[in-house]
Amino acid sequence: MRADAARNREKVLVAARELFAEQGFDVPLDEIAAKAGVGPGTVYRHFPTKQALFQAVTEARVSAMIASAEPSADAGADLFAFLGKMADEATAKRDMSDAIAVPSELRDSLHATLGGLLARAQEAGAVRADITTKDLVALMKGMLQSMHEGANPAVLLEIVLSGLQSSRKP
Amino acid sequence: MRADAARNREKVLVAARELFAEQGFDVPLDEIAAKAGVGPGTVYRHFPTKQALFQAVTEARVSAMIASAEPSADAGADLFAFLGKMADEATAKRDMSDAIAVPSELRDSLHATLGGLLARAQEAGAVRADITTKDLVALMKGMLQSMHEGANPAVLLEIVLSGLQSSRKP
DNA sequence: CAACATACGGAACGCACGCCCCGGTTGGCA
DNA sequence: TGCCAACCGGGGCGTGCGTTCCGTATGTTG
Repeated sequence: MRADAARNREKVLVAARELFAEQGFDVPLDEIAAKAGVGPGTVYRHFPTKQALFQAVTEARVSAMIASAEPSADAGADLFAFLGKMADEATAKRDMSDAIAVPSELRDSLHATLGGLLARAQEAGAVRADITTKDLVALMKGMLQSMHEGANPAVLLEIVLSGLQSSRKP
Repeated sequence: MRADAARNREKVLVAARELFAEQGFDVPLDEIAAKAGVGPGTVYRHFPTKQALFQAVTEARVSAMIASAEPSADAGADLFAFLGKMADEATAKRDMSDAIAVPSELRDSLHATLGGLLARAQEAGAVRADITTKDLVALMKGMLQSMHEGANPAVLLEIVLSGLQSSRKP
């Protein structure tokens, strides 16, 4: 690979990282190219599609988060800690809310991780048994998106966490 | 108003009602026109903008729902019943999930109604005091959208309702 | 330094959608 | 019945975006 090519690839990644974090996946690709100081064509020589660029940007953080989901003695706490981490990330950077939604292998891994944590927490009796992985993913997707619309992230998270645990009071 | 004009207006409303219910606000306006058997121009002679058409379609149901929110002795039950009604509507018709999001006077009334119910429920001690109207609206927006992505609506609603009531178990 | 592959920029394409315009048509009133 | 205003259809405009193409510039190699 030519030296300027590697340099440009890095510039694109830096710009994409910042803009995806600020505005989420919906940021126009031309804007990323402009911020990187290159043409749109250059972006496409390094990343075949916008989603590939998005995945390249989010890969490190999401993978780290998935790796951090190691089972402990308290399966319920494991799940809640993971959801809390997701909420924290999503509060700070808008791209985390999209990482759970934009189609990619990364997203599938994330869903699988959530499913595993959920299953263990349910076996341990820490979470209602009638919740499916789809339910949890949908719930998180909605919650993460809501965090960028003026709602209080901490309160939202608490509501979801407590809702996962108990059934409704009579 | 000419007779054919009134007839076409009605055809547009019928088509819009069905398509908005099926696909939500994002359905292309040309598709609505095609289903109604008229041209796009005809739609715009009766409704100045797509949002106006959406509002005309959802007006009746949303207004009825708002009107049904009369305070009883149990402020908590009032709020929960209202949220349940919203969830039911959103489960059956996709446009209800958008009515809470698409800018319109109707949406503002809906938000105001939610705020009122929330405040009363909080005074009665039936709902955590640290939740704002924005939080509730964001939560509902996320939940309603999630209902069209394969999640179990009833479970989602129960999670939210129980989350609104109690703080997290220690 | 020359020559060539590699990479660049940005104009252009294709598509989708909201919205508008205009030549033709139709309904209602005198 | 004839005329005029109201209305119709649908082609077209403007916009925004992802993606591609190509003439030009640049880094690398012998």
